[in-house]
Amino acid sequence: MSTDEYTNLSEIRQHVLDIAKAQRMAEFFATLSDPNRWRILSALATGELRVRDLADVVDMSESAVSHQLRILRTMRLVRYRKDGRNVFYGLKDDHIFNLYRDISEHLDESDDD
Amino acid sequence: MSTDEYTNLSEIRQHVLDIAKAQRMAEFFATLSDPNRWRILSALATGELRVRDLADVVDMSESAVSHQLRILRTMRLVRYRKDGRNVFYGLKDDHIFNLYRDISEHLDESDDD
DNA sequence: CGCATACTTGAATGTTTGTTCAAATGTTTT
DNA sequence: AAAACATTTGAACAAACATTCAAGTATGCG
Repeated sequence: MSTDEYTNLSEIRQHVLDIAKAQRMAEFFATLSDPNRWRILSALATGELRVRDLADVVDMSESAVSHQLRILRTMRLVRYRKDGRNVFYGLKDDHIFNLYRDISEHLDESDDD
Repeated sequence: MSTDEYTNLSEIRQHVLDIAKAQRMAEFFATLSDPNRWRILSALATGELRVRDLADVVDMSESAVSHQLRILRTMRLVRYRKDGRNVFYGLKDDHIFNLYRDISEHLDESDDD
């Protein structure tokens, strides 16, 4: 038997994430797949910041930051609050930093083995 | 005062993830930012599979799967074992599926609010 | 009102990324 | 040894993405 399967594939197929769900997972992770977005999030972890100061602190242009904030907004990772001509952004919840801690450990593990 | 900062920026700057660390985090998340890679991982969660069967089960070409496995390999999410002309892949650890559960919940939350 | 400030938006651009296709490597079977 | 099979690899191509730049909206100040 050469072309035959080694496993019962039809059973496994049922456990494979369906396209829609896989897509949603991928989109979420894509949101966190940019270094500058991590820097933005880590800045906001210290508290609310207006766009201008945020840009200053992460060393990006205001426009670039604004574009990135839109992405973080649609993925509901940040909230915002208008105050006069300023807009203050903050983290929506701490979820992300538990995540950060977990992954951080995983990345450190990778050194051995 | 109009151009002035609302917050003590120099203090915040110290809490911003440095480029290298932000980069490593981003790279890890980028690994999980593709729907097909999630489907591959979910298939492997049921047990070892050779490339051919994996490709069958996730409905991709063998070549495409092989390319993606390389990425998962460099991020140490999968392990492999050669057996004759077959190569069996499996998950390196369950880490990813705790992650999966967490995010899955976060995505469901997003419906309200 | 008119100008400066804060932020957002859209088009343009260069880069990254995933798939396909063809070819290369390695293994087993006849 | 030849043919079939399993996997990997590299180049080519299209799609997705992040930044820049310029223009647009909106709020506050003189």
